[in-house]
This record gives sequence, structure tokens and C-alpha cells, in this order.
Amino acid sequence: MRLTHQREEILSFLRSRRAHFNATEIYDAVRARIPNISLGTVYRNLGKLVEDGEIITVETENRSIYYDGYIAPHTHFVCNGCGHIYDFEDEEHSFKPIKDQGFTINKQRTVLYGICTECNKKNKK
Amino acid sequence: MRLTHQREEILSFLRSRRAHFNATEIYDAVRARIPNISLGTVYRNLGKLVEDGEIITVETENRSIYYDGYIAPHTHFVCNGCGHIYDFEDEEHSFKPIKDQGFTINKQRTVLYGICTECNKKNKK
DNA sequence: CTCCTTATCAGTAATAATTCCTATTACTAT
DNA sequence: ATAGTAATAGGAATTATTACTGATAAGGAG
Repeated sequence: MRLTHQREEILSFLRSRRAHFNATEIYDAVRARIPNISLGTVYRNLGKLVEDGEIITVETENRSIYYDGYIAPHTHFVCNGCGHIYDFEDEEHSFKPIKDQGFTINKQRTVLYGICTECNKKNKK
Repeated sequence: MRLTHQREEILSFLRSRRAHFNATEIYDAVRARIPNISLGTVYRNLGKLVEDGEIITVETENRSIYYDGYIAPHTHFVCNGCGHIYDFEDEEHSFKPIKDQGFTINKQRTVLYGICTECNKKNKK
């Protein structure tokens, strides 16, 4: 995998921010540094970076896929009030019964939905 | 919420099969019984049924949303070999640290990805 | 440093999934 | 029966993502 300028910018953007972005948001952010980058390039590189394990995807009930430069296993919380995605430590999961049946687990995703602390405070007022 | 013929057929189809279907598959299945039902109607009713808690959605790394008539909390396993989605019991999760911070959790989704027992067997041959 | 191969690029067209719109029909309560 | 509301079929529109094409540039060999 060649380390192109475009790929470098996309990866460093995702690594520099502990947040979750969809392809369009990444496109807009990277365009500030590479004005004529195309959306197709963003998608292609995001795909390659995921394949390579440099970043991960977060699938939620929202329509678009979010990309995350923080790749250690963790749980996501989507706030249905403000839409923000929060990171939390994973609780212990062994998935032993599943593995014992002969299933190979390569990837694990947990997404919680609800209302975050901030939005809960606002609602009380 | 009116229990229309269309809504009834969609719901009973999902309840009768312990499997996971996307909107097009449900459309095709229900069309066998209501030939002139429209895809828009299928989507609208799926949305209402989800809102009402009669069915749940499963978001995966595949592009389309899957709908599930089995609403008790459970974990999904997506096989990257055959594409089949399996159901498993949830392990115990308290999410206590998250709740203690003032977050309200309304919904929890865990999706595992890997290779199922059947596909593992086939690969060995 | 220069050449060469080939992955990658920008730009654009195509596809797929989902949502929206409009005229019409069905149900409910008066 | 009538008015008012909710749901429908059918199709158009939107959104997210992928595929295609000729041009460009990354990285290795000499």
C-alpha cells in the first residue's frame, strides 16, 4: 500500500481527533488541506485503511457509516438527543458459548443508544 | 396505529420466520400475498413497527438494514463467508459505569463478525 | 537522479437503499 | 352519510456509496 499524500491526510485527520466522522465530513475536513481531492478518493482510501486495520467503522441506525481512528476495542454510545457518538471501555465479553460451537469471531461491535448526560440535563430544565 | 392488511402481513411474516430480512426481501415475500403492495408501504410500515417496538433493526457492515421480528435482547453474528445472520443469547452487561455518568441507555446492539461453523468446515476441505 | 511500472488520482457516471410526494382509498367518530 | 384523519400505490427524488476512465505520481531498479 502506497502512502500517498491523500491517504496520509485522511489517516492523520482521523487519528488527530477522538471523534467519529462520516465520509462527507472527512471529505470536507481534508479538502481544507488538499482542495481538489475527490470524494471517490476519500471513499477508496477509507476502504483501504479499514482493510488494513488502520481505522475502524461504526455502523449505527443513522444512514451513513462513521469512521474511527481509535482502533482499540471499545463500545459506542449514540445520543438520540444531540447525535454525538461517545466512546466507552468495553466490559468483559468472552463469547465462549459461541466460540465453543465452532464460530470464529473476527470483529465485535457494540453500539448503545439513548440520551447522554448533557441532553438529560437540558431536558430537566 | 391502524392494523392494516399490509401492516399485518409484514408483521406476521417477520414473526413467522426466525431470520433477518432487508426491506426488499420483505417486499418480495409479502408481495406473494398482496401483489400490488408498494415498496414505499413496506418501508413506511417497517418504520412504524420499529417505532412501536414490534420489531427491531439490525445494522451491519452490509449496506442494508435488516429487520427482526424477534425482539428479546440478543446478539447477532454475521458470517463473512455465507452472509447468514445468527442469533445468540446476550452475555450479561450492566453498563454500570456508563449509567453512573448520567447516560440513559434505551437500546443495545451487539454484532459480531466472523466465520460460522458451517463455513469453517467447508474451508477445511 | 532518471526511468518505469503500476497503484492511485480527479472527475464523473452509475447503482443501491431509502425517503418523499401526490392523488386516491379506507377507516372512525360524529 | 359526511367530515376528518391515516394509510395506500406508484413513482420521483434524495442520499450514500461504488465503479469507470484517462491522467498523475509513488517508490523501486538501475
